[in-house]
Parts: sequence; C-alpha cells; structure tokens
Amino acid sequence: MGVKERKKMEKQMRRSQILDAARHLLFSEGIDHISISRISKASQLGVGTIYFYYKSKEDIFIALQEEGLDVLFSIIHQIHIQKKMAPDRKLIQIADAYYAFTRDHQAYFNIINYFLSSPKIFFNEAQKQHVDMAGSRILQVIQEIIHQGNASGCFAKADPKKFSIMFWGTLHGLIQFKKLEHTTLQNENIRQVYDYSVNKLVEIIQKKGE
Amino acid sequence: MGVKERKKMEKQMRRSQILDAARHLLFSEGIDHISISRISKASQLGVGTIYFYYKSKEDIFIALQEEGLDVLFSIIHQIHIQKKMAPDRKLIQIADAYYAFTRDHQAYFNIINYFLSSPKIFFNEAQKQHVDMAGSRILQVIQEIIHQGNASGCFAKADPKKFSIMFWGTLHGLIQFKKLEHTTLQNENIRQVYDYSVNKLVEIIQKKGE
Amino acid sequence: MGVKERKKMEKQMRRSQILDAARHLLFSEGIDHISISRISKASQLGVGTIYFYYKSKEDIFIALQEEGLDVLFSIIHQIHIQKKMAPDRKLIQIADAYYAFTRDHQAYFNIINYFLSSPKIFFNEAQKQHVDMAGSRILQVIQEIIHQGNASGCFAKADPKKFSIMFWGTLHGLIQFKKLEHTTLQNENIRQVYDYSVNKLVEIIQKKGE
Amino acid sequence: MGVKERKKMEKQMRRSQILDAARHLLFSEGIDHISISRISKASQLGVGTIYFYYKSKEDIFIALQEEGLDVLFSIIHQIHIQKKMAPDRKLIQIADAYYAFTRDHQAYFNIINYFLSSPKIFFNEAQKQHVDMAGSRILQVIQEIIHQGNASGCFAKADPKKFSIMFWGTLHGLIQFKKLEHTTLQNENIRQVYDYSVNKLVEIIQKKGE
DNA sequence: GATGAATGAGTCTTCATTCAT
DNA sequence: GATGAATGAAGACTCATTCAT
Repeated sequence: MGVKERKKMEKQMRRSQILDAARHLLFSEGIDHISISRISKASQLGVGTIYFYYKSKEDIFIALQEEGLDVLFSIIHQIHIQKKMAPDRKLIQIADAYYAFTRDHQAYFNIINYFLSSPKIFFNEAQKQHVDMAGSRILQVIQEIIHQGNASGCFAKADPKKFSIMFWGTLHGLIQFKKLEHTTLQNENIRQVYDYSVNKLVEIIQKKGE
Repeated sequence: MGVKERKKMEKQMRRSQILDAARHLLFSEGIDHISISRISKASQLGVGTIYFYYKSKEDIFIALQEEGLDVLFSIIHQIHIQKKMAPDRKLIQIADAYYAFTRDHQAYFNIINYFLSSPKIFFNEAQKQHVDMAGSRILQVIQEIIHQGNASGCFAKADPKKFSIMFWGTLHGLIQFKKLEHTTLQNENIRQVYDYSVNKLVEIIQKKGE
Repeated sequence: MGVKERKKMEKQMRRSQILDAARHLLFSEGIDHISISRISKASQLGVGTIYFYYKSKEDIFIALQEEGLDVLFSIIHQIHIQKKMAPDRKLIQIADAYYAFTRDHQAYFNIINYFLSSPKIFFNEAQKQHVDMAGSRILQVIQEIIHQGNASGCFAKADPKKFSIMFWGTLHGLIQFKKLEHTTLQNENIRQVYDYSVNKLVEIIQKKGE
Repeated sequence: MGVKERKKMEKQMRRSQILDAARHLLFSEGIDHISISRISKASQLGVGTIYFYYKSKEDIFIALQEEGLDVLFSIIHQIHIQKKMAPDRKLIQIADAYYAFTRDHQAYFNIINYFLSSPKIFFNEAQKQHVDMAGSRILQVIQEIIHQGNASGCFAKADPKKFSIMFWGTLHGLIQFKKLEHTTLQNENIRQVYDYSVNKLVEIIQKKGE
C-alpha cells in the first residue's frame, strides 16, 4: 500500500520537476524560448521522460497557465473574503491586484495571454476542462461580489455575469495597451487610465444619485 | 532628379510587390505560415531581394500591421464623418464596426494582436513612429467624437483621451475573450456581452438625468 | 498437473489479450501506427508484460500475420470443400475470394505483404515454422484442387506444386498493381485484368480441345 | 548566358551528388536505413541543402525508383530491339532479364517494391507523372512485342494491354515469393517455378495447334 | 540591384527496449 | 509474474539569414 503511494508521490514530484524547469525557462527566457529539449536539459531528464509525463508541449504550457491562474485566483480570493470590505471597494482592490499581478508575475501573465491571443490554439475537451475550472473561478469571484452588492443595495441591480466579463475584459484590454504607452497612447500614463477606467466601471453599477 | 524619382518609385513598387505576397500568405495561410522563403516564392522575387527591401521578417509584419490599422481606420473614419450622426450613436457604430472587423479581417486582427500580445517585440524608434501614426489615428477619431459630444452637450465632460483609451481597451479585451465563450465564460454569448458593455460605456459619458 | 495447465491457459489468455489489442490497432490505425506502448495501453497491460509474452514487436506481427493467413485459409477452405464444384470453378472462386480478401481485410493483407515485401525480415527457425504452416496450407489447397482436376480428367496433367505457386504468384502480383491502376497501367481496369488472367490460368491447365 | 548554363549544370550536379549518396546508402545499408541526416552526412551537404534540392524524403526515393526503372527499361529495351528475335523468345528473355535484375540490382528492386507494397504511399500528381513515364515504358515494350507477335501470326490475337499486365504481374508476384522458398514453398525451387510459369505464359498466347 | 544556394541549429515527437522494484 | 518509469538517439522537416556572384 505504502509502495503505491510512494510511487504516486514520486510521479507527482517528477511532474513538478518538469514544471519547475519549464517555469524557470518561462521566467528567465520568455515563452518563445521554451522548447522540450531545453526543458529536458534544465530538468536533467531525458526528452522521452518529459513526454512520459506530459503528452505535448502544449500540455506543459497549460499546466503553467493553470499555475498562473491559481496564483491570480488566490490573490483575488484573499480580497474577496475580507468580510468587512464593501463590494465596490473590493472591485477596485481586485483591479489593483490584477495590475500588480501583470507586473510582478509577467511570465504568468504572458502565458495566460499566449493562449488567449494565439490564433492557432484550440483546446481539446480535456484541456478545456482544466482551463475552464482555473479561469472561471476568477470570474465567479467577481460575480459573487456583484451579487453581494446587488443584495446589499450598494449596486444597482447589475447583471452579474455580463458585468463581470465586461469588468475583466476592460482590465485585460487596458493591460495589453501598456506597451503602447509611448507610441499610440502618446505618453498618456496607462496606469492613470487604468484607474480612471476602474472608477468608471464601478460607477456604472453603483446606485445612482447616491 | 527624374532618375532619382523613378528609382524611388521602383523601390516603392518592389516593396508593394513583397507586401502583396506577404498579405496573400497572411490571409490564405495564417500568420504562423509566413516565412521569408514563402514570401519570396509568392512574390517571384529572390530571398536576397526581400532582405534588400525589408531588413527583417518583423519589418514586413509591421508593414502589414499598418495596413490592417489603415483598413480599420478607414472604416471608423467613414462613421466619424457622417455629419448628422449623434456622438453616442457613432461610438456604438464604431464598436459594431470593430467587432465586424475582427471577424471579417481576422488575419489583420491577428497580426495586430500579434504585436500587442507578444512579449518579445520591442519596437525601435523608426518602427514606433510607424505604429504610432497608424494606431493613434484611430484613437484620435474617438477622442474627437468625445470632444464633439462634450461640446454639443451630449456628453458629460468626459476626459477624451482617457475615455477613448478605456473605450478601445474594453472592446479589445472583450474580443480576446471570444475564444473563451464555451469554457471560462460558460456559454455566455460574447456578442451580447459586447453590446451590453458598449451600452454601459456610452452611458458613462452621456449626460445623466437625460 | 492441474496447476500447470491452468498456468498454461492463463499464459495463452494473456497472449490473446495482447494480440487482440494489436489486431485492433492494426485494423483501426494501420500497420505503421502500431507500437509496443500503444499495444500496452490498448491491452491494459504493462509494457514489460508485453515483452514477457512476446520477445519483440516482430513476434507480434508474425502472430498477426498467422491470423490473417488463417482467415484467408478458412475462406479458401470453404470453397474447397464444396464437393460438387468442378476444380476449374474452384480456382476461379478462390481467385475471386482472394481479391475480396485483399479488399475487405486490407489490414491483414498489408501485414502479410509487409513480411513478403520488406527486405529486412529474416525469420528465425521458430518463426519460419509458424509462417510455413499457416501459409503453406493455402497452397496445399490449390495443389489438392489441381490433383483432383488431374485425376478427374478435367485438367491436363499439370504439375500441382509448380502450377499452384504460379497461380498464387500471379494473383498476388496483380493485386500489388492495384495502386498503379491510374498511373502505369493507364487506367486499365485492374479487376478486369485480374479476371482475364484467372481465365487464362485456368485455360492453361484445362484439357485442350474440350 | 554561359553563367546561367553553368549554374544549371551545377544545380544538376548537386542533385546527382545527393542521389549518389542516397543510392550508396540504399545499396550498402538498405532502404530502412536511409534518412535525410544520413544522406546529408554522406553527401557532405547540410540538411537544409538536401531539402533545397528535394522537397521531401519521398521525392528522393522517387528519383531513385526512376533510376531503377530506367536501368530495368534499358535492359529490356536492348532485348526488344533485337530485330531478328521472335516475339515469344523475346518474352522469355525479358523474363530472364527481370529475374537477373532483381538479383543483381536488389536495392533498386527493393525500392520499386517499396512503393508498390507500402500501404501508406500515395503519389501526388507530379509524382504520378514521373512514375508513370518510367514504369509504363516497360509495359509498353511488352505490349509492342505482343502486337508484333499478333501481327506476325506468331501469337493468337492476345489482348496486348491485358496480357502484358498479366505477364508482368506474374513475374513480379513470383519474385516476391523468393523469400518463401524454404518455408511456405517447401523447398520448391523458385527459379524452376519461375521458368515453368514463363513457359506457360508464352504458351497461352502462342497460336495453338502449332 | 538582384539572386538563390547553402547552412545547421532548431522544432516536436516517437519508440523499442531495459531494469529495478 | 507484472509493472511502468526512464532513456536518448533518431525521425522528418523548417527557417532566418548570409554572401559570392
């Protein structure tokens, strides 16, 4: 019995070992310089071994993406569970946290973005499941906050699903514009625009006239 | 003098010839299948010749991106110059047009997105100039519309620069979520969310109480 | 004794289990996509276990080939045992049946062909035995038919051994030309040539002047 | 002008260089041990260069096959142009020559067989053309011989197309049985069977009663 | 100005086999 | 008896770039 469990543990460790190497490469060299053979070297494992644990390069990216989404989720979750915080305050804090996340965990952000932007990636069913779970949890938190706000009378009966997507979409879109700060955006400080937008978004659902 | 001009013309024509081939590949095969040698075959020009006119593959992509932005600009410009249309109506139409553009000119959208999302691209000064000009014109149009709305009393003194960026960022962010329609977004119809968001955005700047 | 027999039975069952998986792969994915690890997955057995029961991939192919030859044999045998059928009729029916076999059991045909065509396969003694038994039974049937024909006066004292090999060789050679139907054979209908040839073959041994 | 021609010559030479290496490998190591990287090493050319001259491994095989068919054709052609030889004699000599060819140029035979037997190869149009030309010339010779025989009254009005295919198919099928000589064929001397069959084939078309 | 031949490192992936448990 | 983790060489193919002509 103990043997089986140990085996399982070891297997899990190998997966971690591979992911560690991949993550390291992701952080140090960027997403475009990750290749199976590099991962194999970095992890001190044979190429075949990598394929034994992950059936494609994409699978490794997905695992990494999940990691990133988990990190992001836990950050956001921390904010959400602060009982005393008002819903609108929560939204603002979440937006702040997301901005920080894209700055402090750039590699994770890049990989999440990679899947979102790349025109060629189509998840298969199993992969969809994973991404779904990881990604939708974040949206769910925002939805819950809207719900709370609606219930407490703080918000003006906004559609939680639609608004949460709009909220997240706006943040995400603006983050992408970061690199245009000094070109297209004509030195408009993106951070200020970001804050401005978050305020507007919150205004949208706040009860008017109050 | 005449000789010089003719030379310049010819040079411009060669550049077009190359771009035509690249564009054709972009549309027919997708961004991932563009390679210099393919462009060379498609353009009936030698590989070396391509390198004489564009110093890297990236340069070609940039030119293509500009094209895409030009197409997009002219669509938006058409809407803008309709004198009788109200500013808020214009914003809605622009949003519609952008959605259509990302659908009907997917290849252009992908290439624009490619530069926006890819973490590795850093423009040099000359490249920045180009992208700047092409991209900022679009934002400018939106800014002008806000201005008009502010002036005509239709809008409530919104910050034209900031709001236009927010507006565009929201649209762009939501478009990116298209592929999550059936996973993370849990079958929420993205088009409906898009329309919902555009309405909210317009509401933000409309004069309240009216 | 009972224990030994049970062990033997179990061993036989494991071998079947493996072969079932291999056959399934052969039929569903084609001969080029059979690998030990695929067989292992399909058979729910460990890779090592496969190697315990078959000492190489080739051994499995051989077993599969035998199966194919068995199927073919039984088809041909069915024809042979029809007491009332004339020998020349039998030959024609066998030719028909072989054509159908190569069409309807392509996977089996391919594997038989694999060993016949591949220049690298050299059977060891044990393997030879197996193939011998399976393959020669078919030729034996044809030989017997020639014998019968010779005896009954239907055939003109043809050499049973030589003629049966010629007969089979012709059929086999023509089948291989199937894929040349639209190239080298210049749209000559291979099926018609096949029938034509079978008729000629039968004529060869039929008593002349009758 | 001279430059262009020299370039063309050099290009042709490179193609030969590659083919030489491939042919050498084919003869010395067998068809299964030909790989692009081996060819590249053997020809002292970069891998990319190989691909510059042949767009796939298959293309090289095809060129090699053509070579083999050319060799075979010229052998058969030599026999055909012997004006004084009777048609039936020619057929017998061609059969002999084919047997010798499969013995003396085994590598070429293997490669021809490779394409004939392999279930996975499907020629594209351009490739079909090549193989067609090379392969059909051989059949054509046989057809012409039949024609001649028919015309001279030597043969009994056999269908040239059908019979030539049957003729070739029989030879080819029997050659394949070579390796079964000591197993399935039960030590029946394949060479004798081959000769026996050729005789029978010739008898088929010879005017009867003569 | 224009060409296109040459490169070779790099891509992902497969696979038969072994061996410690 | 049974397992399955580990391997690493090998597979075909791509590609941006250079440079002699």
